[in-house]
Amino acid sequence: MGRAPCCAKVGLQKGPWTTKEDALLTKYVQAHGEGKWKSLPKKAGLLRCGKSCRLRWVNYLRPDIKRGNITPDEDDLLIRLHSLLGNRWSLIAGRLPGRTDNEIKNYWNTHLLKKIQRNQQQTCDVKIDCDEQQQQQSKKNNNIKKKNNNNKKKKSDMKKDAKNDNHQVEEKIKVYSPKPIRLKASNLPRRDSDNSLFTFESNSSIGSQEKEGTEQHVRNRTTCDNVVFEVGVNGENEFVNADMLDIECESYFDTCGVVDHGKLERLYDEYLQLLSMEDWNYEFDASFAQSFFDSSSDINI
DNA sequence: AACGCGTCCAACCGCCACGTG
DNA sequence: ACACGTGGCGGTTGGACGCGT
Repeated sequence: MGRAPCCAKVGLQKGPWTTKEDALLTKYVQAHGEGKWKSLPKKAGLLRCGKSCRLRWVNYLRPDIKRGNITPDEDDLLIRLHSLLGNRWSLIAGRLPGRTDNEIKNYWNTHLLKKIQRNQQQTCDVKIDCDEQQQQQSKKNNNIKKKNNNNKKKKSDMKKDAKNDNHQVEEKIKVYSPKPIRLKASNLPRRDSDNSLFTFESNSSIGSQEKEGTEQHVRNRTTCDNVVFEVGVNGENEFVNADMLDIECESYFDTCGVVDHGKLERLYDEYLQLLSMEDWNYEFDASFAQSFFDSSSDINI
């Protein structure tokens, strides 16, 4: 027994959409708005699955979709966002105004993946050359050392060296790699089409807030269950939900809800290391972390 | 012109999270 | 607490298209 289909498929149209179907769908959505996809086909006079209608609208018919090739700027941003977010195409698409998750996903799979693989191959080739040179040099050095320090080195010193080596391994940069998680769209800030600041409704926020109508402009805000960073990007600020950064929010608070500044400082250091990685040239306002500390010290629980 | 092959991308599929009763 | 319906997401597919032979 297979899984029940999402909708009755008998008699439903499949495959490419016709201009007539597009017109019907567009007309209906413009008149009644998005949503209720299940009942939409019937009401709009379409012989399509609701899912199919939604997909067609979201990926093709929506008026705010940007047509044309991905620009070099978008290309660059896409690579950086992917390095931070992984295959969370909807999140990435939310940062690229007018682009859909499907488009981003396709572009990544057909263009950028190959580009990156090529670059990695080149880097790998260069690295292999370097490694060979280093090995040769290392052999030379070892031979010289052997001659100079023949049997001079004590066992205790060797143990000490080994310990130092281990310590160096321990001190390797630790970077949070993205893991696939599902996020509530309503919790995430989304860049408006006019590139204005993000706003979004905050749930159960604790601390000082300034309400402006039904929306709240979130700034330097920290709560137990919803941590939001203000991040400066390309001269403007945007808000990054801690979930997006895979930060376990709760772990930065002790059982009494008091901020653990030691952990926060480590987080800050790790984040700066991530940002200072060679291939990360994002213009980044480091003050966000400081503002995070400032605001977190104001928390009253 | 015909064919084979590779690439691209719109559309589909199945899974999962969330809301609701 | 549970079942069910719905929307949203990411992975995959397959047809259209371009290019080389």
